[in-house]
Amino acid sequence: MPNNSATMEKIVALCKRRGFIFQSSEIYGGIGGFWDYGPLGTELKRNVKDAWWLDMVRNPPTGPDGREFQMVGVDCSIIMNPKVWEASGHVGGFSDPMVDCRLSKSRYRADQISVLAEAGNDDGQMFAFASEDEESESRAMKLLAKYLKCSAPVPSERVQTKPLMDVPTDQFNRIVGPDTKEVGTLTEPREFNLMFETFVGALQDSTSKAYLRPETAQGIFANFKNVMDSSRVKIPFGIAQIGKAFRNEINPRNYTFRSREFEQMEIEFFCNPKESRMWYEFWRDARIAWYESLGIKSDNLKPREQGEDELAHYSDACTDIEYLFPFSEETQELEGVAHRGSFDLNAHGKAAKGKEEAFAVIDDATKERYVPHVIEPSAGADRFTLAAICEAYHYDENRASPEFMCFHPRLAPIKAAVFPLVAKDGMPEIAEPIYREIKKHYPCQFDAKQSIGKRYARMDEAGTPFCFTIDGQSKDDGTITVRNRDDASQQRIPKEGVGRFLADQLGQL
RNA sequence: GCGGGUGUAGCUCAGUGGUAGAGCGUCACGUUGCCAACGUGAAUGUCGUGAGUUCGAAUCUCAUCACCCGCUCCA
Repeated sequence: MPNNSATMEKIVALCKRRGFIFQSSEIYGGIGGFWDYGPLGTELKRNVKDAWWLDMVRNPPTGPDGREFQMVGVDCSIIMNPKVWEASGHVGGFSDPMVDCRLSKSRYRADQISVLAEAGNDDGQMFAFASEDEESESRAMKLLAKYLKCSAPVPSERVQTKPLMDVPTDQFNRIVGPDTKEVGTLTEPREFNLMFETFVGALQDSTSKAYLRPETAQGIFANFKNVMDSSRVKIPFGIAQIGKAFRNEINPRNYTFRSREFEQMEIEFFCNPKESRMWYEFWRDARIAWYESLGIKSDNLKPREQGEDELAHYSDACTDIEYLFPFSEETQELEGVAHRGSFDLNAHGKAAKGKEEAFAVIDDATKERYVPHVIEPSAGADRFTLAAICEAYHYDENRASPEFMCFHPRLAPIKAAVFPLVAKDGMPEIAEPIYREIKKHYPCQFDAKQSIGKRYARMDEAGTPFCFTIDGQSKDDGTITVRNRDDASQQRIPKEGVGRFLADQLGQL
């Protein structure tokens, strides 16, 4: 399919029509950045998470040195002690007040803007400029000189300079913005922290303020010692978690891609610093291979190693695993595999225990003492679910059912359907026991209503890989047909062979 | 956050001031012989929401919400 917004609109319509994804609170006009999964979408996303948990935690890939390693899971609370977010850097670093200019459409950090004004004049105009920018300051000086009807620079004794943050907001209507010539274009400073705030307990004051977690990772770090002490794990090992996280995005967009409430599938893998590069490359490659194993074609999947200028301050290396969604010309991040060094354990060691090395471990063999390095493959469950939907969407106008969803069998919400060709001549009686047997093991549907073509078409839109049809021949020789979703081809198999057929075709679920 | 666009049935949309519509889908009954068949019938609408103008508003005005596009942002 062409990669464009028209394709995306078709996908969105199909998801609504067939019950994959609904807008949250739709009957009340919706709410931006929040989405619900319908019956098919819920099965799909559950399959995504189950596949991840099985392949990464219960049966992880073999390590780079050919040895197996341990993976264990945790399920942490969404609301944590606010000190967690101070230690992690989420509170301090990202609450900068910003001002917008209504005229120039520019946005400035309020603490990086100063104003020039005439000394002693409490009613005159003030001229804003970027504090560290001489050009901007001289521009403001010229405007002040013009305002005072004298030549620039204005004598220093007639000028007062002060930070924008020291100007009361009710006087902002006297300020000329850094890129304008008019007064009153700057908004009052506004906080842009992306964390959702709430209050714990009945009193809503500063001491009860808490945050909905903006990532699941910190719950893992906070429990690092608990897991070490209770689980007999030895480095190298990983702790995994699937759970909701919340970011109060300024501008949610692109369907479910940037939601304010979303689910993460995160691993924090702890290893010896000397081996951390090896493990980083191992997880990067393992995670790419995982997406490919679930049917994401490699030309839509683009790993992108971040440049040094792009890396967060805590990260030694990071690869974004990106996918080419129909809503964008550029690939978008599904997962980040980050080499975080010992940043997180050091930060929590220092904040919670008073010293950076509080979470150091001792290597049994070498007696070496070190704070483990962390490799973090952090995947978005909703993002991959959306990628799986986009990847599955096919349109072929030559088919009776032009739209069909080619989900990988492991991800398909419904694995099989059982249809009597027509609802008479004993066909339903043969079909029903087959259906009852299949549904013990696989999500399966039975349908005897309406024409066979319409039933196939419905299953095509749901992405069901196989349809078993009982026809007139079934009564005579005990065979039924299997219809393949992807090419609409059919073959006959003995009706007793249905379970074996599905086991062979679907493999490990 | 800024600018532009769109909002009418489950989906796609028509409806420019005077009775709320179509196609597809859904459901029921009949029929059925492998790809959204056919016949008959049925259900489904806060016309995104709230104000205003008007004798009368899906239609005009304002506000607001949601979505799409382009910027901005994205620890």
